[in-house]
Amino acid sequence: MPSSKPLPAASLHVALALLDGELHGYALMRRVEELSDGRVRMGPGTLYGTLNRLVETGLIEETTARTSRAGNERRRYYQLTTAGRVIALDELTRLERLVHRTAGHLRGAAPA
Amino acid sequence: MPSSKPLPAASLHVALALLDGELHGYALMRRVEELSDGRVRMGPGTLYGTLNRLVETGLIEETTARTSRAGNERRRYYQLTTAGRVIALDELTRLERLVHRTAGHLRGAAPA
DNA sequence: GCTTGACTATCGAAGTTCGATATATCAAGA
DNA sequence: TCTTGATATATCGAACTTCGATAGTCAAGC
Repeated sequence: MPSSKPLPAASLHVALALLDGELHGYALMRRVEELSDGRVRMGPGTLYGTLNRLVETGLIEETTARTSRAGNERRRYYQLTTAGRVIALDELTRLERLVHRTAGHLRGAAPA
Repeated sequence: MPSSKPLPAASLHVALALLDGELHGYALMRRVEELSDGRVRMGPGTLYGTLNRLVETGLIEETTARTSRAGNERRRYYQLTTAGRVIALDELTRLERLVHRTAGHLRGAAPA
């Protein structure tokens, strides 16, 4: 059973953004913003601190196999590890349920 | 348009829990745990700090009209203010979209 | 050559969460 | 009766996370 304690907000957003595949830091910033309609904005401080933490805890890893690009590539790509994917999906499930249980308030009265 | 920056995790959970109506601190702890299938556990430190902050920022208020109970009531009840309700619903909408955009990964391949 | 946007990175301050600790009441059971 | 466990509120300091400013490199366009 996975389900330890919830990921901090920034880690959660990074993990969900990486479900679609590897991304580099800067793209991750934009992707997170996009996934949240511009509401969640991670500055570099949050982003790189979070990336380092996620690497240290084994939830993501830097992609070594750079699929392309000349050697001039400064970008660092990150992807979810197997463990990271499990946790990301677990968090997603938790969010889905939370929303499901409270979303009655978006239209209409309180649910039973 | 409301949509400022996202609420911190504990505040978000408290706000969502209060959408159903007023609750006192301890009940809030249990409700949050319940809404998250036991995954989000707020200790007293987080809970009371969060409640104070939410009162200070005007998102919740203590209910003065105690509907019942003898004078032996130690409980303090909190409810969302109008502003708090707006923000709670806004956050809920944000979460709903986030889930909607990423939930394809729960069953099946990556979405378009 | 100069500027602008993409890109990674770090630091310290500010803010948030956690866990331990404390106190008190009440109900149930030994 | 005495104890235990759940209810209930509250605070403190340490640990952790987030934020904003700052910095520097590179490529492209003007």
